Amino acid sequence: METTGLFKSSMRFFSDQELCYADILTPQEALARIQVAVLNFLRILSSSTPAISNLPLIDRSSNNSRVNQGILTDESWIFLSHSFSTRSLMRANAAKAFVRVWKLMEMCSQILLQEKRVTQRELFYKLLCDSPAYFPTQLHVNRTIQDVVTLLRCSRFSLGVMASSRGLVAGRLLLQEPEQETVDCAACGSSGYAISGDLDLLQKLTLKTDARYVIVIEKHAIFQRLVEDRVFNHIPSILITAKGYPDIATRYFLHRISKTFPHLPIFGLVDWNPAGLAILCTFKYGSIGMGLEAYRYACNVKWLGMRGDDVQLIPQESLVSLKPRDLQIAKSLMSSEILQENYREELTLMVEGGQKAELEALYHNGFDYLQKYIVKKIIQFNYI
DNA sequence: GACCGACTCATTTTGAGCGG
DNA sequence: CCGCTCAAAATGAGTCGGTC
Repeated sequence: METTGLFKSSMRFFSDQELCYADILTPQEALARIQVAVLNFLRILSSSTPAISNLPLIDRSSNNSRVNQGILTDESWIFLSHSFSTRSLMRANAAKAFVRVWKLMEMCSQILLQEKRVTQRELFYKLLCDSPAYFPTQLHVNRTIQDVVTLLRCSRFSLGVMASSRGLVAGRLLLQEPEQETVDCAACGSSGYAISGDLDLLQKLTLKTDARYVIVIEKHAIFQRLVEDRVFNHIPSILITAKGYPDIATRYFLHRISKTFPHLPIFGLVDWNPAGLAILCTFKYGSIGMGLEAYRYACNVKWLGMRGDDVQLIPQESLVSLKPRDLQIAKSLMSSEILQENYREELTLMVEGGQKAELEALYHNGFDYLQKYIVKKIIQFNYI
């Protein structure tokens, strides 16, 4: 039907026509889209040849993913093109997914009518109680939400669904919610300031900073260490952690910072293992699974550490050999065409050495070593 | 038999709760 | 107090079964 093979073999730069995206809507607009979907469905009643129509969704598999490589900038991101996959009531296999989409839309319309917001977790419990046969696990709910997002072409947040966020921020940043007191992220203790899952609220925040860098940290423990040491007083910076793979809210927040202060470089501090690089890439390029929402939040993160050169800084015994799972992630990263060349080289180095290391290994040189390490790397422009 | 989609399972991070 | 399990947010690979 579509010449995806041809498309793939000759990479093109994106244009707006190819890019599928999710709109940010008001509750009323989102409701209207659901109603349009229902009306389309009900057209079978007046049809002379009644048949239940399929739901056209944007394909979220890797086949339909495209990589944008900026011509003028060095930014890249992943986005989805217009290939369709369908949820049909006619095929036995897909019937449940078809019903799930409608059940979820019903739930969403109720939420939107009341102008409320729920977390994915709440939605799961509600749906589990209403129709356990269709939503046995949280995963079913999450997938169906993404289905509805691609069907209605609106963001998850527009549907009234929040993600409970795990992200934290600290450092030289002043946040002000409308009609609220200003929050100073340098003064909120070692735990930092929790990034809200309410994207609407994040969008309304007024941001002020005198920082010169943004540092994204993979692990909470490292984040705490740096905040406790008041690193942002020595290095004027904003510290952000997502505690592992970043959720949407944290990515959105980072994206807002990078758009508000485009001159600030963003540095990533991750473990020296394939999963660390994967986390960095999720910040940098977005992910396919999040489909239409992912590209919106990509930002140009530079890889500060740990990298191959840093292995000599840590004791030999803190190196651990790569497990099969690590090699699997490495292979997957390698096969991605988006991975830039110097990242590829680092990854090759990691696989050939067969060993990985955690950021905590730098503590062996003293607890304040991590700070010196970061300063040294930044002033030497030692990042890629 | 090939291919595609749905589902299951594995892995990362952290924190909470429970029992020995 | 330590380890275990579960929960929550992610991502990806493998398998099974139906359709062409």
